[in-house]
Amino acid sequence: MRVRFAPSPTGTLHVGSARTALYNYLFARHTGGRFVLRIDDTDTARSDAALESAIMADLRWLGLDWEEGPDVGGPSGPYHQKERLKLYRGAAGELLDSGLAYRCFCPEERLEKLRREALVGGRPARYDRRCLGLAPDEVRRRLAAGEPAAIRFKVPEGDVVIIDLIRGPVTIGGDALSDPIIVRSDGVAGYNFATVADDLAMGITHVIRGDDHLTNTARQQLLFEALGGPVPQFAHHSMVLGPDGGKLSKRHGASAVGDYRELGYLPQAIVNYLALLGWSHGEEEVLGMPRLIAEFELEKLSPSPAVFDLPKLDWLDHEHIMALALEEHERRFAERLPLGTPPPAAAALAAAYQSSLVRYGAAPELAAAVLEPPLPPPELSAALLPAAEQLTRVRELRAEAPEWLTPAGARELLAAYRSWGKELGIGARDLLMPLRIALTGAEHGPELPFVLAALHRGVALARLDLALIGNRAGEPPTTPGDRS
RNA sequence: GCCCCCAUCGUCUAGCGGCCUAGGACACCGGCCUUUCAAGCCGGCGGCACGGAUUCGAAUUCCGUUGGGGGCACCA
Repeated sequence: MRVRFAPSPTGTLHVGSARTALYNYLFARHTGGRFVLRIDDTDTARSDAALESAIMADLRWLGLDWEEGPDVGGPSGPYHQKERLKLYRGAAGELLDSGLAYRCFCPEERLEKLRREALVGGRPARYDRRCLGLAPDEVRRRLAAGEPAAIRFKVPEGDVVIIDLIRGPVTIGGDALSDPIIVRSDGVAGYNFATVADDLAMGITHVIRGDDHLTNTARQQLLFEALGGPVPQFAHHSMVLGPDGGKLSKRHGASAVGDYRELGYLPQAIVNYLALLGWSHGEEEVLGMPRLIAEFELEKLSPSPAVFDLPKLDWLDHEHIMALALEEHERRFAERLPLGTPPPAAAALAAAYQSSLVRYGAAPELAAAVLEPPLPPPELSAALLPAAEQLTRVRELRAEAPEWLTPAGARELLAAYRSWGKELGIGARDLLMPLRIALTGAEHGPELPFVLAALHRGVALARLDLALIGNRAGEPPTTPGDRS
């Protein structure tokens, strides 16, 4: 089994394309076949080397690696189409010689006009084959005169039946297929032809791509046959749609793999989500790459389009975060925090949020709420008024403890504080809520042990003092004090 | 306009003629847990697009309608 993913470096890696790459990858891994990366850069004007490396970086980031490709080489290279132009010219020459292809001198304006007329007349838009009947002599003469000419494939009569592994036989009416241009007038092969010549030369056995290629596949199947090669097996998966039901694109917001990386999603979550989008799985949904490989089958892919649902991606990301080893989670959390965040603080906050974090992109905001909290609003400061005794006690405890507390140490401190409060008959809420407000300026936030562990002793004491000052004055504090 | 593909809860899906009073997951709503918010746990709401046909029996097969998507380039 040999499959390929063939992006054109004219844009970044879209999640829809990433899904195609993933399905090819999973198929190769599941069957023990080979995954080939080929760069379809015959559109020389729009292709960009920087985009090409960005695409490869995104694929690797997702964990999709290839046995053969432009950077790793392989027996079927080169893996850039622009380095394979000679192959295409040779193949086109063969088709020309055998009468399966012909030169076309029609200027684009004429083709454009033809298209418009067909549309208005309610007919399928197809080339009228004006140049098919040109006498060989005339073709030679015009060529010799330097007139630009493209090469068209002469589509044979009759319907084309594609045997699709996902949707069964698909019949494309022959009269819907226009003679495709296989070599442009600038001498560079077009997509449909280069793809077929390469798939043949590279021994591709299964072509897995989006169903937007279905009509291309009809042409390409004919081309495979014309070139005398084996026709690969085809599988056309469905498209990814945006929330509004249209093809997912930039206008829906984040649609590139890189967007999601920057937003702080885990690659394994994206892979998991993309795999699930449009394929039938068992009751289990949180799956890592090994499971996906083990359970992937082309036949299980759904033929119907799937809407990209961000909340479900969020949930999967959350699941994969919880599955991470603590050290890795801490590392990922900490690297999102501002430079200079004290390591004990970063560790405590990471620990605080491993069970509830949705994506790492949220880390800075969550950390800031503890490390650089807002001043409590007047009504919360007022809530501290009756709590002077508690705040004084917890200040004493904190002052006696080390500069940095571990979450476990903080838990012990709080246990001591709570048993003190219990003896005085103070309820848990009256004990802990004033402390939370004094420390974070808010009623909501992570569990208190982590808050205490995230704050240096000096900072914690300063905040408690501030609360006590405001308390004594019966008013919100006027001096902000040390809030670092 | 022409051609192709698709059609089960809001979303992703299970279902491949009787096991379906249609199952699961996300989202949503409620409860529990809890110093708080989350998370977690438990429960609830919610769907076979419509019309014919085949059959003892249809979510499942066939036809049509409607709806959605895609393609119709000297882009890929």
